[in-house]
Amino acid sequence: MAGNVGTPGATVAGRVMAILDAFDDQHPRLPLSELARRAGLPLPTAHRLAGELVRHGALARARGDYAIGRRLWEIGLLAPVPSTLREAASPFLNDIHAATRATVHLAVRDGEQVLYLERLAGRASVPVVSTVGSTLPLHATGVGKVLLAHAPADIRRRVLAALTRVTPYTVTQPGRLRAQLAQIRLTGYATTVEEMSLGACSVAVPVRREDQVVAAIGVVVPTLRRDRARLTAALQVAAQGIARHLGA
Amino acid sequence: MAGNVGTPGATVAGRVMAILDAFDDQHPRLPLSELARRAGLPLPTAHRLAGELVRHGALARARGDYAIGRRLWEIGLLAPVPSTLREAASPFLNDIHAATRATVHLAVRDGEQVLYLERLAGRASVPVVSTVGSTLPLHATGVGKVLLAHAPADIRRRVLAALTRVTPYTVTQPGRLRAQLAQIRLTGYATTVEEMSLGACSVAVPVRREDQVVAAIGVVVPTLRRDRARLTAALQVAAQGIARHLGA
DNA sequence: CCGATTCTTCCACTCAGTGGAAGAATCGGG
DNA sequence: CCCGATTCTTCCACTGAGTGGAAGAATCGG
Repeated sequence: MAGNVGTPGATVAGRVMAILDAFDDQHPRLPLSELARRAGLPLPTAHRLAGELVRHGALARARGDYAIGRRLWEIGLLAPVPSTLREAASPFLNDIHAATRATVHLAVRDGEQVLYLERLAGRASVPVVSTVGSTLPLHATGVGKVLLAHAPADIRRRVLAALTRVTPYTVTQPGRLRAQLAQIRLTGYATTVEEMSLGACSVAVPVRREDQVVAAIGVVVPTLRRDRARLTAALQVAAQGIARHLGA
Repeated sequence: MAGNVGTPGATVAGRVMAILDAFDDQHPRLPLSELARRAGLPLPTAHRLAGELVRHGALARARGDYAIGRRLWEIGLLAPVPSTLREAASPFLNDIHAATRATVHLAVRDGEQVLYLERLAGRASVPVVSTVGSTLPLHATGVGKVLLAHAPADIRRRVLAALTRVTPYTVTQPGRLRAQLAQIRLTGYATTVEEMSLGACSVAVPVRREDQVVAAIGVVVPTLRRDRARLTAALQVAAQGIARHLGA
């Protein structure tokens, strides 16, 4: 189409996605120059495509800065996997949250990472780094360990071959983590102790559906010393409730 | 670019948005023919563009059906207005939910409709039709009345000129609603009694920031007879907490 | 006020994109 | 199992939607 394409073979759809990909948690708002730079597009191209996305509501522009628009927020909510799981889980996560006042998570495995679908923030000052839509390592989080324990063997093999340290307490010896995963499959719950953040411990359990682990739920607390059994029991009841809702 | 464009002047970005717009709550999954039909595109065009969106993760395809992909879910979460409000409000909405076990809403005005940003589902069997991301009429919902009471005069004028009946109890006389809106500005809260759904009543209050009403929060209950004052007080405390969080 | 930076518009040129047609694949009823 | 109906995939001649450097307008901040 164009007489002077800087990147032959690039498509308009690809450029549109490059624009949308320019935004992230650290950059929710971008001026035009920065948007073009991050999208890898010449200024006039970014200007024209962003303008069209604004007209469709996919982007919004206020005081010179572009941001993701309401229309994309609405479209994103239509993604079936996050919305089905969140809808089924929400009442149970609220119950756990009401009972514990702790941060509560709903997560799924995404390749070799854990993806957070829902997070109810705790009031206690426990450091929690997860945000909805973000991913964290499988081996260093409670929900992640549950999902890893029930992952296909090739996924476990790859994760166990590349264990990175997050805190001094992160388990990075493959043998030790493998033993933990076997234990998780046996007992039905996972724990972490300051492995993802200092000062934060967690318990998590699987949500099963037809012999598959489709998600994990967990809580993050300052210490597991007193409440581990109680938290585990509450999470297991909630997980069963979620599974029933999913079966409907 | 193309030799035989069916819709001269149409852009690729526009076609991409037409594909994304083809999905809605009733149609979260679509086979290719249906996607093309709903997007108003010829089959090969829809096939090619959808395939490219799948490669970018914006769409997903499973067993022949397309759906909104995880990448768009993540991008949608970056929309600042919904995420800022939801993040600020979440602890307070959780508190209200824990205390009342009722459906709790966070909403903003979107033109002449109320847009639901967050909904914590109640356990009581009270009929609630809102879903996150959806819009409902301003005049028939608690949060809607609050937002309408504090809307610009031209918005109020337009809404009051077109009041549709949702249940037999919906207020459709402009004079009567105008009086209610004045009362809401005076007392600081709105109520509905079976105006949106039979069997559902609601209370709602504004969330203010710098003399502006930026959102409304509310609860939906089976009856207001006993708890109206208590619910209103709890909502007002929560609204003030949210406003403080927004100011940070 | 002025230099720096960002944003907007222009437009010659062309190749990314077009969709009808045809055939492959799938589905479901008999 | 067969066959008609329907959906999906691929092809490709043709062209106009899209391109980005350049230039000028607008904005910003010292």
